[in-house]
Amino acid sequence: MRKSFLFIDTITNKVDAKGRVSLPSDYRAILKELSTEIVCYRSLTAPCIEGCTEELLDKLAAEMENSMDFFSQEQDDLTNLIFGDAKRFPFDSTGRINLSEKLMKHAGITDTAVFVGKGRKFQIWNPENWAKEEARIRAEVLKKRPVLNKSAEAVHD
Amino acid sequence: MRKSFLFIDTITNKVDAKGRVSLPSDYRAILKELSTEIVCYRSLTAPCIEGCTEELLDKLAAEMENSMDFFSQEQDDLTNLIFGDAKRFPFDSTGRINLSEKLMKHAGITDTAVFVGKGRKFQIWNPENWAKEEARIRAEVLKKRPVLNKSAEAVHD
DNA sequence: TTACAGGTTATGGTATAACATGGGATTTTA
DNA sequence: TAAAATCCCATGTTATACCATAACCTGTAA
Repeated sequence: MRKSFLFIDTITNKVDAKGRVSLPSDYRAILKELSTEIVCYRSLTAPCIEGCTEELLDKLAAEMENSMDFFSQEQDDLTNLIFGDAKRFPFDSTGRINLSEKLMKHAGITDTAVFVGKGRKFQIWNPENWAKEEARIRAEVLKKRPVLNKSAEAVHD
Repeated sequence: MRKSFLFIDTITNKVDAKGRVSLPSDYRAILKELSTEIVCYRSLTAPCIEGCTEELLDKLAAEMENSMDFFSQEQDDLTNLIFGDAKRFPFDSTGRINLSEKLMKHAGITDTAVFVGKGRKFQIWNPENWAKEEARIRAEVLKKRPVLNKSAEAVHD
């Protein structure tokens, strides 16, 4: 039986001249029994790197394989985009991975990386970009709050 | 021992005068326990070579015989085209395969080959053609993003 | 609260192994 | 018998594994 796991918390680590970063120890602890590597790719929607287990990608591959849509153009495009961009990043006994040039450039990361937990996935950001993004998200939530309160009142009436 | 069998990442390798190319080591690692050869054929829809394990073709054949009318006549023909075109390419101890003239010509490959992971399959492209294709796909997929299926969104959110 | 000790994690540097690639020898095929 | 495919060895380059030290965090006791 597979135990569930979550990437949570936000951790800032340094990136050295070779592009090495320590994966947060909490993240490693989660993977310890599963593997010693994670999969990373460029986010489609944000200037950041996304990471997940290979298991998650494999699930996607299995679904596509079984969809009988062997010759669909749309599926073809999608698989190219996802699997072509993803790459395995093994980490050694000290827990570091080697970020590629492509990923660092996409996220604007030079000497510092911020790891942000997202449940089954996590993201890696440039510190300034993450600060802005977090502020944006918080503002977004606040804007919607009055609406949420209204529905709450409806419940209490 | 690896549990999943995913071709991922994009790797560029040189093709020497004899038509030899190194299969990316990650791709070889996947096959290590299964075999020392890969199956390649001309893509039906794009100017590139497609590669996969013989196992995948076998699965396709099994699906055809078990669900006679699941595939349309057209897809049936397409599948037969693939079987007719496919050929086994063994790789030696250094991990190289010998691309055939037919395949190289179809993909416009001369001295450089780009391997693009597609999950259970991969593609081999001429570098310039792949650059164009990747740009096209990114634009296309972003346009259709709201329509993407659930599993894809689970990976790319 | 402060200071300290012990264990864990992060980071810098270096030795080692793996890989891609070129060249040539040997075998197979037409 | 020539041409082509396969195999084997050598080498430069790059990425990986390993070790050492520094920073950090946690708990305990003054």
